[in-house]
Amino acid sequence: MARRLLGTRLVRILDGARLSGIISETEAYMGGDDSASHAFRGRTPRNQVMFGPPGYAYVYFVYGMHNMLNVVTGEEDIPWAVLIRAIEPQEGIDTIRTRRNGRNGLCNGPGKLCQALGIDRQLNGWDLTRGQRLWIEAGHDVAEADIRTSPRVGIDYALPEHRNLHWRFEYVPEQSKRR
DNA sequence: AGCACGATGCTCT
DNA sequence: GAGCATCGTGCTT
Repeated sequence: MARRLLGTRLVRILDGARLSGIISETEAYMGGDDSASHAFRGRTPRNQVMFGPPGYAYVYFVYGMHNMLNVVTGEEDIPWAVLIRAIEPQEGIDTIRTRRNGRNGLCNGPGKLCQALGIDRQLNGWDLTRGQRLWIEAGHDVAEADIRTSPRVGIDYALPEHRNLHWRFEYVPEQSKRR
């Protein structure tokens, strides 16, 4: 699912305006089998949405200032999720620029895109399949050759066997042609 | 271009 | 009380 979400369009309605971008970077988190996952040690108040059905948003707050958006992908009781790490802004770019307040990069980081689109914990548990407020829709096809994989970011606390899994996926168009 | 660090608040032990 | 699925600034190369 982390691969398949690349190229799809993340849409947010904020103050009646449509903001969107093409998902360009994701990470997979595999629940109880993955010590990098918030769900590794079982259900807690924070991570309970991940244990619910797929298609819902798991939004949490870290570092005292950043919200992170995940898509729950596992069936009920299987707490798999995909972290949305970056989007390529498409619609509402002026609003996004204003919301980012001139800082570096518009949506090239999980905290940045949440700030840009006004995504916070109020959307934790939001149904992403209903086409309201926040959802994901078809975008464009992504060739396998244009996907780069690498280790996940910021999970030094995970067990060694999970730390170096290439579960980060980036859509890098034209990568195949550059070499 | 690449570190180091502080900000800042919540979550879980 | 420790540490966090980060970002921006400010400094060094």
